[in-house]
Amino acid sequence: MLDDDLGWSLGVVFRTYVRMADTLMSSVPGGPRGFQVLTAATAEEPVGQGALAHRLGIDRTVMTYLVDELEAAGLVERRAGTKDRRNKQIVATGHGTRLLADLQHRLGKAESHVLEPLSDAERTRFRRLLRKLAVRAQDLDPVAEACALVEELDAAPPRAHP
Amino acid sequence: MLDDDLGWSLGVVFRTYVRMADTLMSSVPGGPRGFQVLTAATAEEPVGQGALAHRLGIDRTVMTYLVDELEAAGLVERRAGTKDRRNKQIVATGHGTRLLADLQHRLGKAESHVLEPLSDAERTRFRRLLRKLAVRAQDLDPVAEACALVEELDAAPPRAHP
DNA sequence: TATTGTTATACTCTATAACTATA
DNA sequence: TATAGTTATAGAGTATAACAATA
Repeated sequence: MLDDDLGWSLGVVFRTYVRMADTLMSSVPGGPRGFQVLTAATAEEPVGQGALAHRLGIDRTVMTYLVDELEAAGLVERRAGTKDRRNKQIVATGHGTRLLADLQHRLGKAESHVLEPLSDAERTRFRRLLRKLAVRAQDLDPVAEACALVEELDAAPPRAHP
Repeated sequence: MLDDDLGWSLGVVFRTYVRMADTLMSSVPGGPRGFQVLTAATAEEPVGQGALAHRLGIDRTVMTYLVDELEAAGLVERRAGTKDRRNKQIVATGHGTRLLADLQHRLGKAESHVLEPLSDAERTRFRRLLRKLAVRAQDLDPVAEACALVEELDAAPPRAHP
């Protein structure tokens, strides 16, 4: 039964959430990634473009285009760092900050919508279990794990008559 | 706190699983999508290329390239339909069937690995809750839902002094 | 004429490499 | 010389459009 497949269930729920989020964020230049940059731009400690790109897992050349768009829309500003003028820090404008608050509110609504089939008690339980998995998954190197798995199975393949 | 964000948790867990799966399936031409086609190719009811492309949500022209690769690797065959010779059905070869069984076994292992932080009872509960969400999510049109959300919020925006 | 699959072309997104400016 | 960011170019992946075969 397909419904029992973890990957399938995860995929359906995740994609539904992502598509809702994408739609909500279609007004932001650069979409979901523009949103992430905007979020980082409101942090207390402003961070340079390169470091930010690394943290979000995107190329630094892509970050240039992304910030170009956000700046053109008046959502963020580039400020040359005081210590190192090469290092450009991304900070949100008032307009950017307000838009971000609005988007976060909408995302919360989308989240509730996805969790709607569950009762309050179930939602709490689900969040707890999922967080437990996420915390561990974060520290995992999926590629390395998968390679280990392959070697382990190659040593004892699942055949009827080896 | 970031850990409380549903989207973040879902994303971390899903991406970890997907990356493990991708690595496991790197030996299949076309990667994860090649795997999906191969899976469909072992179904009792063989299905035409176009219908299959639609079901997997990929373009029919892409499907042509995908099947080309799988056929070149000797995993599937194209058979002209008996009733309509335009309709080419994709069926797995013996080699393809064996490879698929192997991959499914490995995916099961990867799945257990992701769920490792949970006890047996917790795993069961998690699967049950997730499936409940997935079943509902499947019947949802995320874009339409998001649009409805936007209109609803635009009517009563989250401002201190409206 | 309509439909299934193929081929050729164009487009989008992303990465690589060369360039400018600061250090 | 080395680093942060920018710009130009090339590459992979995907979609659009014209095509051939069958209905």
